[in-house]
Amino acid sequence: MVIDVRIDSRPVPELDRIYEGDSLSVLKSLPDSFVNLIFTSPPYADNREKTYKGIPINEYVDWFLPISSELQRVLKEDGTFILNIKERTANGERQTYVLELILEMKKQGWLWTEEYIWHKKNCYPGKWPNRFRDAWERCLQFNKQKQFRMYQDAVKVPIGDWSKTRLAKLSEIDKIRDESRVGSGFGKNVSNWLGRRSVYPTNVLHLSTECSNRGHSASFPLSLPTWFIKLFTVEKDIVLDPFMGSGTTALACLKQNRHYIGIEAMGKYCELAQSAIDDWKNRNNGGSKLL
Amino acid sequence: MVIDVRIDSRPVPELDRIYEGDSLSVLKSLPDSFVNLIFTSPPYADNREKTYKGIPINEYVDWFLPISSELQRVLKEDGTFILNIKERTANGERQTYVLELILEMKKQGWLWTEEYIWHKKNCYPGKWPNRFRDAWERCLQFNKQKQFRMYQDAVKVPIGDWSKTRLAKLSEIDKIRDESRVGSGFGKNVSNWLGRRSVYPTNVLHLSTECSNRGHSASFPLSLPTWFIKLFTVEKDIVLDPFMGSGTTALACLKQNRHYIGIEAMGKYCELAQSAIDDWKNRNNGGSKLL
DNA sequence: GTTCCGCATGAATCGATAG
DNA sequence: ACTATCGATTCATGCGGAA
Repeated sequence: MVIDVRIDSRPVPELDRIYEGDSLSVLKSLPDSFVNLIFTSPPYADNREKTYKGIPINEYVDWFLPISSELQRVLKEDGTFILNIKERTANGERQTYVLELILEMKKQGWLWTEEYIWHKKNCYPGKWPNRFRDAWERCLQFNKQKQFRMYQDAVKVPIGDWSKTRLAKLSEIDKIRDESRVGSGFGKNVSNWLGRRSVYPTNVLHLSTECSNRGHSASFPLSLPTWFIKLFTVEKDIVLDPFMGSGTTALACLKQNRHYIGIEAMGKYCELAQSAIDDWKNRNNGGSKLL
Repeated sequence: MVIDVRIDSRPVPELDRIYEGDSLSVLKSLPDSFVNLIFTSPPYADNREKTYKGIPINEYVDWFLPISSELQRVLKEDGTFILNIKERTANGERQTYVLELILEMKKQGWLWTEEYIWHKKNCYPGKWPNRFRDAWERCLQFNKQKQFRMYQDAVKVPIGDWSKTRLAKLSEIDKIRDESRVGSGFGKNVSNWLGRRSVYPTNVLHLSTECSNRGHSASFPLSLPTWFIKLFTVEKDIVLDPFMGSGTTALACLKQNRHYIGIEAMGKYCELAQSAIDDWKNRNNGGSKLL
């Protein structure tokens, strides 16, 4: 006989779904300790006012803390929370709300385990008299306890100088292309490196932003959540993104055979994400079966 | 007739010298507003209390603030302070003293202008169950005012390989099109790139750590201070490093024809730095003259 | 079915202008 | 004085359609 010993009475929600609504409200309906990984990129302060409601800089920390508190509750004890964020400039200075957020989240009981750097190889162009182009974002890792699950072998990379420079880029492309043909085996290039020794990566990720000319603009490339999903979960695990946006995290979960729960406030984005998900499903499982 | 209008009576010290002594004490002997650039990598916080490099973690901010206050005083109004630092892990967590330091230095009146990432391409090897190798450090830029000197052209980098193919043959549209009528308000004129050999860098620096076979281990490669020296000073300007260590900043100044002032507490390191400087001088100016 | 090549797009930021 | 909007600047990439 299996007994559910969770005191919390809130039921585990339907998986692989996007829930439309305010992030904090939806989070409060979720049960304790059932999510393996949280990956999200919340609306940045005072940004994208035309799509999301911009959070004023001086209110950002107070706005986020109730959410991070709920995230802490729903995350499993050995789970991980990855927060992709970068502070903008204002008045010629970098703003400090992210720093303050880290300090406040520690007071909530989070452990600030690591800070990964996402190096955006194709960052936004432009020239200013007092600064260069911003080519990196923070991926902050938070945990509930010192012992957490981590599957380092899942993200090993090929060794050698050639991989660091020229072929590092190709590898990402080949991985993505390989994922798109389900079970079709590895391509030529991929099998080339499989014969070689592989090493563990560092805490600096070199990924390009995607520039698809469709209507939806993903704020991060598919490979970003994919990397963390591989690193911190195994198949059938549950991944939560409380700010789903155009659904990139959900898509990464589908392709990696993980369960996802998405939350998104704007119906427009929910539909966009769902259609991207449906597209992928049709092209793969459903599509091939119909033929 | 030239009148020195500085109220401060402390004289400008002899340039191109390393001053042995406690950093705070030596700084207090320096006059106001005479340094163009401060570049330093202070001793990191550590739990080991015995070593010179061991400022206890919980005392680090209080230890540094009097120093940063003096640095603010000796820096010219349009000068820049670059602080190379990275927080250690302790007890499985990233420590927060660097974040706290930024917030406290802002209270002192510093502007936190930018955070550059030094990506260490060949970072220290190793493997741990709960984290990957740390391949980056912060280079925090602080200024006294929004207007500061910056010589961006001095650090331009070769244009990416994309230009070789992309610009090989321009279409008619490339020559004509100027404005993109998409909502982004971002236009381009590809023909602008014709003949362009170099572009401005980003705020991510890709530098390898040097593996010198001399006895001392520099905490950063020569190319790190060199990059910032080129960016924020011109020839004959004065660069200060209040934690000189093995003298890398001084060497960078010599090679770039800038004046340096170094401060170093340990006599052993002063000698090491001085001998490195003398070696270089002998190999270049002095050496060739002697022949 | 591959490879090649054109090209729209970007979590940007500053300074000027307008309200 | 202080805030909101707008134009100018600029680089590398993934994607889609052509060869």
